[in-house]
Amino acid sequence: MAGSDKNDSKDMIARTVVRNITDLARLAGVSPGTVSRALAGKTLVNARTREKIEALAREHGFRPNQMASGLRRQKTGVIGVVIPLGHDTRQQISDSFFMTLLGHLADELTLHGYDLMLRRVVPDEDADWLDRFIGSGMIDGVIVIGQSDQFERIEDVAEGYRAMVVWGNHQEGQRHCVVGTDNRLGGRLAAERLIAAGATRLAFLGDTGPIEFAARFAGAQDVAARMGLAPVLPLVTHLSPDRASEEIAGHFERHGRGIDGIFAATDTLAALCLTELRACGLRVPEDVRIIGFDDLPVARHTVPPLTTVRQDIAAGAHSLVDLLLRRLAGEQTESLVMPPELVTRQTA
Amino acid sequence: MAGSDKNDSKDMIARTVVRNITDLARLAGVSPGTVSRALAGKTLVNARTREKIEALAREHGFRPNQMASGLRRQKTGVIGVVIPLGHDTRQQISDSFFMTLLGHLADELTLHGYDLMLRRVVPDEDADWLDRFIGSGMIDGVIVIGQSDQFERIEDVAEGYRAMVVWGNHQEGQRHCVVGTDNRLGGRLAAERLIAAGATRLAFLGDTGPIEFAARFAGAQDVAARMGLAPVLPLVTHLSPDRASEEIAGHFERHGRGIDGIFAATDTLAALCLTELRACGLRVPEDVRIIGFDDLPVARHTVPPLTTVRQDIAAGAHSLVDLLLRRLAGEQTESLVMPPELVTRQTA
DNA sequence: GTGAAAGCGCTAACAC
DNA sequence: GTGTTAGCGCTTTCAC
Repeated sequence: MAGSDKNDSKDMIARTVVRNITDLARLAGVSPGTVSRALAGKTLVNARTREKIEALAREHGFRPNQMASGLRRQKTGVIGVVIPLGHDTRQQISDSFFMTLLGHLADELTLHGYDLMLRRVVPDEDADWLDRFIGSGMIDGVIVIGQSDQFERIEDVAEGYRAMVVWGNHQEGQRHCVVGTDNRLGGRLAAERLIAAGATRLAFLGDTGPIEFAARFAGAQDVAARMGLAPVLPLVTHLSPDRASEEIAGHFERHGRGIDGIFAATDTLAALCLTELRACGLRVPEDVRIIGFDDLPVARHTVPPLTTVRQDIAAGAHSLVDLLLRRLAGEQTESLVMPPELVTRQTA
Repeated sequence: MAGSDKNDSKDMIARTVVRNITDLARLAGVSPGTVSRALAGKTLVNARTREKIEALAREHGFRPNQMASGLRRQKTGVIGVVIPLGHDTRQQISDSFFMTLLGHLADELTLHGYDLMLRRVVPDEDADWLDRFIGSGMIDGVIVIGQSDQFERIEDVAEGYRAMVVWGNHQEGQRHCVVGTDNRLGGRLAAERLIAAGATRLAFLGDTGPIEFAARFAGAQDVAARMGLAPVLPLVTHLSPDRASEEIAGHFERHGRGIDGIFAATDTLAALCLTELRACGLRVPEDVRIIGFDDLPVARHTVPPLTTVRQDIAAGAHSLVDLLLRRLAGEQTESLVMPPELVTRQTA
């Protein structure tokens, strides 16, 4: 319809394909700047002009290129989420905990108009993982899920880069802004509950390497010492279900009868443990008490239902995003340590 | 150290901060083009020049801006992964299935040098979800996880956009390239197993709306009809654990004794169902047989362990990425329908 | 093997 | 309220 004669005839054919703001501007008979303003929803555009431009954009399914826009505005509208995998390379991302957190993060970020770029990294193979991500120019900020064994590296980066928030454990006097549960307190709650349920010989099931887990273990140890019990026995396992099951079985063979209270580093491990315990003919909670950590959905559906220490993952995700956005806005922010909560079900 | 006198004195202070390729070029005493070539690993650079540039880049922690590079090269190195949420808005991303798939996708994409941009969308609120993502200019291709109730929209888009692969159900003659399990066959396997285990009055637990689930239901229906049994009774629930539990309880109140074989749309639902069944005092598998779908980790840890229909999620992720990359390379690709596998444990 | 120069598509001064 | 213009940081011909 709008076929005018102002255009060069060689343009006639290509005219319907709108590749950029300039094409659209030509169609609308305005300048690229105006199209940009109209599509960005700025006020400084005549209502009729805007309508016309919007109609044209819709008609041609045109959307401004985010890369170009990002380059020009020096912001991308993307937040990076990075999951460092420690020694226990595989599988961790399948862990229900990470995934639940990620789901909530996706929601929160979307709510604020940000996209989420996900990266799994293996720090052992790529010492530069964090700088690389930050320096890529693809993200406006980064959320690190779990400190793994990278506390120091994160500290280093935090010194020169403000747009970062970390899910993990809080250390006295640390530089990086962290959101997480008070793991040590959680460990105390767990041990106290095991003892209250009649246990006297405690064990900690899981990897004590990651700092979060080390804190949980330490918390349990606090209580054992205070109560005059033997030290909590660390039963080291990997985190992936396949290897963990075997390892748990091995531990029971060696220490089986010497343990009557198990604090598992995560619910996943606790659930596995429950299965192994049953296989050994041990009754829960009569012979052995067991308590998990996280309060994942699985905890409600083990048999018997799992007593556990709850972390509020949704609240954590909310806070991570909230703090990050504030930092993006230039605010100074404190770390947030959330209280864990004992959820008493039937295993302890 | 390297303080030379060739530079304008006004540059002396700012010299150490390297913001872009041009800064680095100045430091190295070469042109921006050469730096670009060196850092991109092209062959056409003198070895010594390259080393010098790389050393300088390392020293200053410089990395080329991906947005600028992407804009210029018209490719981003990012693959979009989008999860359309149907009516059952909340929670689905927390579902272990999606999350497992996502984990594998992240691995596969990383392996091929791509980043992953994750987006959850609610098609009901944003009819334009797919075009918007594709048109954003931020991604080189898109993987859609689950067709939800958006089969038609995906078909429409597939007509004009090649760089898309979808996880879901395959329909005769469809246009979009899909990877998924033969859901109907899976449904048949499930029903056959329930019947072989002694069930005669079958029910399907879950939402029959999503096309994948509808196919599973249809498969079960096929078998019921063939065997001359009453039609499979659909027990409709939401997918989120919280609501599902209640709904399941409600169904049992109404139909409790009239059902002796349950095919649950997912393992998650099956696990919930098991708990409810126990609460009702029904024995599994003596009174009621039950079978799930997916073979998620949870299936091994329910009590009794869950019989289920296995989908190979890792293989699926691998194929999704493989097919997408081929399409990116201009290849024509067929859909891939993978065979489900019955995993017999103790609930049927 | 390297430099110069022209953009990728967009936005934000700055004019008018 | 709108047009013009100068880049954002990079890659890639095209010369030499």
